[in-house]
Amino acid sequence: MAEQPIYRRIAETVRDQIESGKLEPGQKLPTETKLRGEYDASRNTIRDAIKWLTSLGLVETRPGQGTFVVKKVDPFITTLSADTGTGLGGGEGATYLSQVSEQDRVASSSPPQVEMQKAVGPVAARLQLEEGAPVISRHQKRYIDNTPWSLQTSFYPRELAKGADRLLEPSDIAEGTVRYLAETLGIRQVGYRDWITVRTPNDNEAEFFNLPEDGRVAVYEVFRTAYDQTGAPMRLTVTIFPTDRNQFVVNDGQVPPIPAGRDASTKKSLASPRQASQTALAS
Amino acid sequence: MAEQPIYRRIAETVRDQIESGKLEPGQKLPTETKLRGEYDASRNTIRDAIKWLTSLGLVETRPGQGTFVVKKVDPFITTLSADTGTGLGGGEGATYLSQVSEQDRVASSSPPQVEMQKAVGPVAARLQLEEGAPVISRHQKRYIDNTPWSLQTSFYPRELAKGADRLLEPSDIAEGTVRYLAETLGIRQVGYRDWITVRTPNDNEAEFFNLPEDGRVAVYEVFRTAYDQTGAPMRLTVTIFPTDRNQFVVNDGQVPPIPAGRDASTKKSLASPRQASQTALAS
DNA sequence: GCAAATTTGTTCGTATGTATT
DNA sequence: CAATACATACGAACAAATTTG
Repeated sequence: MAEQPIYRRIAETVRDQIESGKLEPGQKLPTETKLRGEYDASRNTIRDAIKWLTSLGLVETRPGQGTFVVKKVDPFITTLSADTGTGLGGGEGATYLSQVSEQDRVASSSPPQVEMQKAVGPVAARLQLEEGAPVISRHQKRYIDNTPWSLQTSFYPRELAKGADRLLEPSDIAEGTVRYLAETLGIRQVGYRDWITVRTPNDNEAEFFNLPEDGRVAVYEVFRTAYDQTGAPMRLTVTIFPTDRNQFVVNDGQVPPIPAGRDASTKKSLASPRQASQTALAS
Repeated sequence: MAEQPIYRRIAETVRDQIESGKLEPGQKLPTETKLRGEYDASRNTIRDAIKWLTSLGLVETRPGQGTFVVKKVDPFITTLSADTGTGLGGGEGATYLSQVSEQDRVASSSPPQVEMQKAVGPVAARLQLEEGAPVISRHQKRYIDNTPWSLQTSFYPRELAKGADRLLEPSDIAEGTVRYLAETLGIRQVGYRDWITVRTPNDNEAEFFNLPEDGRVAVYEVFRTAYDQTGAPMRLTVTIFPTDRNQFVVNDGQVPPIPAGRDASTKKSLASPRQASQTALAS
């Protein structure tokens, strides 16, 4: 008992069983009572071991049912750099839909929820507006294969609605807001900057994405600030992606395409580096 | 007791104190015994409350000392897209160093640790080599302001060492490997693809970065595959960054520069969206 | 430099509540 | 409704890390 706590040793044993494949994803672990017998430990100690594995993201417990080895989901890959063909920003509008279908998946999304809000904090700073300046907010929930996948909110300075009033309509703008703004107001998007961070989800996000309440699974928060020909920010899009089902790709210069299709074996081994990758030993 | 568990209500109360600033970052919480008096709960219940806050990343406990409100570190921002001036890839070599000093910080790194390895899994797939093909691995530990900041390993097909033997030397290649390979072998890097994922750290990583053992703080794993003029992958660089101190930026098209300097107030509000950002309410 | 006091960590036991089958 | 399985809550004792005197 001097070496390592009992609960950690139990956790290690179970972990090995999971990583060796003896316990498969989705499979149910023995009940607490059974484990208690197996390891000759008290129930609380068994629970500590399971809690440890839970915090490592290896198992999840469901009240009344049992503890299960977590299934890893097939990640969706969003290309952030602009499409070399269309020049359109990655992960948005038509580009988004084509990226999804390229990966043999089905995308859907809620109709945009449009609100007038006051810009605060990061929103105001990024749009270079005064704190409290009015902005148009267009919010959408997105699903892939009927699973909640991302939450996206775009903010536009209120002024834009004067000449481009369809921004206020709670329905999709088929040709995309970028082209719409170019055609109506002559405001052309000439570039954008994506800012990627990771943080724990808030309550809304945890609920929508079905994430554990305790913040074990983090979310990406991607801020895309788009600039017009005058160099002024014309739009800020904030997208939330759970880290357990999303990955990003950035292309620069000439690069070969990514093999398409969910079952392309090449892609699979590229996209799922779940286990430690081949790096030199630290220390 | 029907409403919400006691330990959660206690956690909520403390959380409010933290978020309202009543408890400041770095400050010590009352001891378990004191809290036990304050909330009239058993020590185990108090501990459950603290455990909850820990898993949310709000506090950390130090044996023999107490529980403390976590200090948020000033994040470092890595630009992944190529530098518009030099055309060099973001976050590498000279570009990396200049990015660090632009943010008023001091970068240092260990001498490269060079090894011959066999390519397995993701490494083989990305370099388009057979499983087990020999590769040169160059590994470096990087620090910013003397804090461990990232772990980087580059893999090169073994063939490259034939004409470019300095790849095998355990010392920095001052002019950068990209230029070195171009000058010696005529292999020019014409583009790269970054693949960004997030996962729990392994033991080595947790130790090097001083992360809690339980995997609460995730790491980014960024795979950069660089391609030469023939379209073949010439290099794979895998970099590990803790998510609690790293953010990424991707630029596309014409975008204004990011305000420089660690104390630039604009940058601060851009880079630290710790609290929930202004998105429409979910549900 | 050491011993005592403080503080969190681990482990047991027990009882009761809640969710699911 | 009963049985099963996990969740919450209390109490108690000892161990380990750290600070204090």
